[in-house]
Amino acid sequence: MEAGIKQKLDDFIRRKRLRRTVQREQIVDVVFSRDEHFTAEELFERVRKVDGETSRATVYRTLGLLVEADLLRQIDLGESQISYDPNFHDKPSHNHLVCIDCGRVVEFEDAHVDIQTDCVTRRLGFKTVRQSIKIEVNCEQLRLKGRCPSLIATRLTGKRLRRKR
Amino acid sequence: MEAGIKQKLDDFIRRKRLRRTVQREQIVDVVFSRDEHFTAEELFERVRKVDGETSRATVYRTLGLLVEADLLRQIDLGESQISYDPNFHDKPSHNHLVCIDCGRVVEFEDAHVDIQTDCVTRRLGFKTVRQSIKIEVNCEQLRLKGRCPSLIATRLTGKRLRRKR
DNA sequence: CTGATTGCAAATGCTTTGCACGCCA
DNA sequence: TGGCGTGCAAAGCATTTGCAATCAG
Repeated sequence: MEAGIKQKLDDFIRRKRLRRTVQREQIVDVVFSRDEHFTAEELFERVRKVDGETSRATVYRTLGLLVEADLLRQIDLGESQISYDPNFHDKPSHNHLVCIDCGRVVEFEDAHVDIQTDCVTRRLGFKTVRQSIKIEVNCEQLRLKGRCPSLIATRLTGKRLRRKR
Repeated sequence: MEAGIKQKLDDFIRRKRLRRTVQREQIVDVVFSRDEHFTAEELFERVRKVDGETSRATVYRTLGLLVEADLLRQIDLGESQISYDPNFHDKPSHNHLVCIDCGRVVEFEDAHVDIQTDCVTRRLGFKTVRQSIKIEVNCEQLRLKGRCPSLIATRLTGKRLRRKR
């Protein structure tokens, strides 16, 4: 786990007078062992592989704490389950691009966009706290080659969409 | 109801060979009688005032159809319930600004932002289908005057947030 | 010690669905 | 008349919560 994250977590634990438990340590380790988005259920399964005891409830509760500590951010990818993104510590203002064809999620940062949206916000008399941009896209790969490399893998996960689009 | 919406709806009904029922007509009327966002439950209550018979299930099913017809769009305001936005026909590319203090939602359109995000999308090898920007903000009114006019009204609705932030 | 944390199971809340009946085309 | 649409109640599903036992500090 990156040093900055550990630092921020320590501060949070001290400030809120939280206790260090094996479950929490393990969950945090798993969360920051990769930079991919995940759902509570996916995290639960990954944690279970490390420790067959930890409960779903503890996973949910710890997720809540990490969001509160601003180490994790909830993102809306249009599915019925909430997704969590562990990359906001490294890239505080990144956004997401979701491929409608294959479900792939790409992160991007762009200062111009940030400046532009902040400009709009101030013009309307508000102060930006946080912004989230989701761009739904079509895969050029699919259009040009007739198939998208991520397509099959995604289909197999068979996630239920919250909505038909 | 605006003529363009009626037209689009008629096309959709014909194309999908749907039937016109009193329930659907009433729901559609209520949906487009205002330009405010609403949840399924709020819509159900408004419909019930017109016709005490229509069921929750029919409201949900009709909402699905209207989304499919692209007459309504689901938006994520950070609450546990999905919100529906009836203004995408008039303003196809508008976005939302949500006040953290009072919960007020302001819509905005900005061509510069659209151009900028589309630029990013193409640079990454994708084609924009749809984008949604949510900017969470603080109310300048609250900061300057110590209170925000919408605050009390919002508090009273007491909506549960999907997440603590 | 003492209160924070955990696991379990039950509860919650929004949304979807199976089914029998009714109604539009 | 055929089968789409409806209402009802039950089911689904992700998430939250009450509670008694356990554990960290």
